[in-house]
Amino acid sequence: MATRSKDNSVPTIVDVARMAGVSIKTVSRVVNAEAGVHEETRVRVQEAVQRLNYRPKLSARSLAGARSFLIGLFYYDPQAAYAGNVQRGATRACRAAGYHLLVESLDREAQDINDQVQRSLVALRPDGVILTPPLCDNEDVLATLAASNTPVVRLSPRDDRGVHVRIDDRLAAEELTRLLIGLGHERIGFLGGPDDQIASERRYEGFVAALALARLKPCWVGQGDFTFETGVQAARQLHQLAQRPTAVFAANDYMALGLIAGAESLGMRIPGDLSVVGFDDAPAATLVWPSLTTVRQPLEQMAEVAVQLLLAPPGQGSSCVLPHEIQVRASTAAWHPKPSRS
Amino acid sequence: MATRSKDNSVPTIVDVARMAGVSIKTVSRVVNAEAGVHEETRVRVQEAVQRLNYRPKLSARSLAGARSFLIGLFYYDPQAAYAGNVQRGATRACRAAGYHLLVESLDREAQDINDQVQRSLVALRPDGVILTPPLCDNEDVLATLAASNTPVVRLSPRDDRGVHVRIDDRLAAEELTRLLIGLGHERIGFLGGPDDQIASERRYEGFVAALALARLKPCWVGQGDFTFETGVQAARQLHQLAQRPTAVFAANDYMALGLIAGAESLGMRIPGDLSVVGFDDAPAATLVWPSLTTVRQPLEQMAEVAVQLLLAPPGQGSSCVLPHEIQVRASTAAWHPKPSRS
DNA sequence: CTGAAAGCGCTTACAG
DNA sequence: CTGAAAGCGCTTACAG
Repeated sequence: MATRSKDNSVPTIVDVARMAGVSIKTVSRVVNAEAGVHEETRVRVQEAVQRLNYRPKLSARSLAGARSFLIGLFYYDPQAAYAGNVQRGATRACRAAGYHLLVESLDREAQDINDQVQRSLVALRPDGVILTPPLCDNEDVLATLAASNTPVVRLSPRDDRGVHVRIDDRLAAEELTRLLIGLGHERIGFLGGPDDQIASERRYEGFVAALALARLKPCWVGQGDFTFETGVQAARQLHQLAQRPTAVFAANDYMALGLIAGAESLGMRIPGDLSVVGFDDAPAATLVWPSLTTVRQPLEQMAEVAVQLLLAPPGQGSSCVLPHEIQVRASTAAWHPKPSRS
Repeated sequence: MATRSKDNSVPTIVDVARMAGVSIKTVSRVVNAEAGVHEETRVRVQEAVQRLNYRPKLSARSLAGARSFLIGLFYYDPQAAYAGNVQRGATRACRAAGYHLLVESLDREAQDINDQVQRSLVALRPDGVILTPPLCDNEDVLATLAASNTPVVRLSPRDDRGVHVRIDDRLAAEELTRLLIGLGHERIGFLGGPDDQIASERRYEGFVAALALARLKPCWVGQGDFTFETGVQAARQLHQLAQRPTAVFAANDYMALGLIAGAESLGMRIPGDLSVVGFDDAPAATLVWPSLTTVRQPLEQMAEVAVQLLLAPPGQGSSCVLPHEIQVRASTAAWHPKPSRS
């Protein structure tokens, strides 16, 4: 009954060509949307493709041609808060372009990270690779990728070399700080991240800039390492201060959550005694009470853009700064609310 | 200087054969660890492989042979708490076996989930697919996979058909409940998940069984949908009870976290007034105060086992129940502690 | 606008 | 234990 050549196997380009009465080369042209095919012919081929439910086999395309139709997403930690969103956006963009996403979690502790990267590159020849922080700042990996001539897009990298997608951390921090100032806070502290994370530094710059505009200065500056635990420790430090800040800007959400947990366990009320803001909008930000006021990076969209930059004709793809979103939630409140004038 | 055939391109099997002075067939045998190669020959070939840093190209292997060296990991939500761990375990096992992991996030809302699956299957021909809940319970997807003859392993599926990897939910719930009983609780409630999640049902069975052994009965049973919000709602219900439970078993972590947040916002102290336990050990379980007592599934290991079952010779791979771990943390405390007898 | 031939880099089936 | 030949399903480069 079926018009397929042999038994019930998956149809190939030959089956389509036969059904449409053309050569396989013409089928190839239609499938790849190349110009210069007579309209009638194109339609006839497309019908055959439909009827047979034909889909070109990736391994054959990739062996014969210059493209693998594979995009690699490499990172250290698939558990990181951003991983899920990035993956979802990348998958969507890949699907739209007829590509597939290859995910490689690298073992951060392993000595042979570069080897792992190289192995993937040689075996799979992805047409492009997306790198997330902090992997995107690993010089060895960057060099390996460059040596193999694989296009790379970095997400929120430390520096501005090459093609990358990011938000404006400095500006976002400025806005978030202005939010606190607008709530009436004047004694505002900052809990920074590790020295080698430029994001933390940029956020600090924005923080200080916003304060300066209001003729304010940081009333306390602590340093953590982006973990929940260092947030808890910071709460203890704050608790011992003679003059405590009324609000604290933590450079990421995990530290902000630790700060909240630590402060509450020491008897401080959030946001009554202390307003807290974070950065990243981690999933946990809405799984706690009070929920965390923070900044959301449009990670899904960033990943989509990354794929598009990778697939754009060479030279077309430049870097991209995407807009962030301030998420105002329950961990911030007004300080010394003034009566309205009316 | 280099012994490579032409220019600086990536070495192929031909280059290795030439250098080792054998046929490409012999190189193939060595690379695939087939038996029946003279020891000397094998060594010679291996040296050539090393020297050239040769790695077989996946697309060629997969076009010529019966294997694609690709394992697919399919799911709806890459943001789900388990996703990161599963991915990490699967990647590790794939790497160890010379395979690569292909990740497909399916759009849950889309009408064409099956189409998405089919597209991946036809284009990439993975040698096996891992399905996580709730995708692993989608009958359409299961049928598509079966029709294409792709081996499947399901992680924590609803029913026991086919090959799967799980923990013993019932037993874990029993142990967790015994923990509460051991702390002196006698009025213990249960907050269940959606009706169609068999995991919730199994956990309830274990809960009831443990109570029965202690001649106790559930003092309250609520129903949520596994989200934070329904946990918050449950807290309100509890708060209005004339006789409140002193401990609640929530069928997953998100509801437990909502319960904690809701209860605290209503003035109850956790664990002083109410002990709370969850299930899953979501990342957020340790990002709150009090941190959540819960059950950990060895997700990473489960995913590793899943890959191994997929790659095992047909017939070899049966299903597997892995041991869970009770994580005792700060959301549980003794009730009416009795003085020790000594 | 269309097609015949060669070839991508491997594995399969067969022969010795 | 080893190898020569054919072929997987496409794309490339070329011809008309």
